[in-house]
Amino acid sequence: MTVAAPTPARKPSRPEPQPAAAAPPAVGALLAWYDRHRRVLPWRAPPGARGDPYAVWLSEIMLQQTTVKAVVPYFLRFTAAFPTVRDLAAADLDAVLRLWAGLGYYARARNLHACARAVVERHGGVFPDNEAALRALPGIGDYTAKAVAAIAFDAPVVPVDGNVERVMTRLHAVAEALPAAKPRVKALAAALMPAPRPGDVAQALMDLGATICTPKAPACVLCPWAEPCAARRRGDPETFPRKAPKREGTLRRGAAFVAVRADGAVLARSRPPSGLLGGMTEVPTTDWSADFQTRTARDHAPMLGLGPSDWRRVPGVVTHVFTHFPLELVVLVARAPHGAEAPAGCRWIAAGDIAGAAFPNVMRKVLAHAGVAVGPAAPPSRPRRG
DNA sequence: AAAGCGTGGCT
DNA sequence: TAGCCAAGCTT
Repeated sequence: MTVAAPTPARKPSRPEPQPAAAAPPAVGALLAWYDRHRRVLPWRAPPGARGDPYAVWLSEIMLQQTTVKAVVPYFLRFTAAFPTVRDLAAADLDAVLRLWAGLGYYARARNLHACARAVVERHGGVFPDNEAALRALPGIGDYTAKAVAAIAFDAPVVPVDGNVERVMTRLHAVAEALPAAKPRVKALAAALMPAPRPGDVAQALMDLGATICTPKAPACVLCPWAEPCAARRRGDPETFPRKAPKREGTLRRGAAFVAVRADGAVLARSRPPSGLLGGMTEVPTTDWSADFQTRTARDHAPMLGLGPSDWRRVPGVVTHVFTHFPLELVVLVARAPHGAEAPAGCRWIAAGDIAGAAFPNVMRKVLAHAGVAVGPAAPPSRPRRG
């Protein structure tokens, strides 16, 4: 069965995608599969119903570049704390950041907050029902606008995320590499419409990509689209999508200063409102650079009425890998006396408030390395009794 | 328009 | 294990 089936001859003279050339893959088969195998998710409406726009939007923002498993507990905490978009809009940004801490890509949390306020101010607290108006909101790009429009309002659009890219590039054996192939893939996806139940088509594509058409070892025997799939016919579905190579970042180093007051409070400050970890809380650190010299670290320590020799270097380093560079931090610890005053731009965070503060995970690693008790950013839901 | 932007899970 | 990779957006 491993006939090296040639793909349909490519015509160099016509670089055009082939939208409706072949009979469109049977959306009916996809929906039938979805009706039997759809995942049950906290933000998902029961069969036959539309998703609640607020829940759909919140989940879509959280799910950007983030796994379902990681999102679920955050989603439950957010909806408990902010049952409606008006509640979220009325909250302080810092309260939102504290709840988001640990989930990553913190610009999402800032935009989430701004978006909630925009929905209240521009739309009276009701999410707009069309892609264009959604697209104009903070943090909502092409994908999310289409996803909310389709899932919450049954708009006849097909959101293209990583799952859909994988499904469509395999279905059509798209030879071109991403991201250059994005326009072609979007056109192929758009050609699925018009079809019944656009919201379910969108969710079905994502479920298919997440559970059957997986990056490695796709379960083609279980796939409702095995028949029309060009990549499966070729015998190498796992080689799609093709991807352009990405370059890796260079290692940066720095030092972090953990000052612990006699009552257990820790010295902290807020990062600038935008950029890396924007708006999140951190302990004082040096700049992070490729040529950082550990020997000079103490020169950057906050004074607090202490001398350089009061800072003790904790053996070892804290390592953390961001999307675009790896980071290595040495940690220095000092004990500050009871009345010690926070330097300008810094503040003390009481021992009991550390777990709930807006410390990103890299800072939690630093605190833990320094011997400060700090829970995970996202405490897993309590273990079930029994 | 290419680069910046987190984190955890999986193989 | 050490890469990949996950329901992308912004500038």
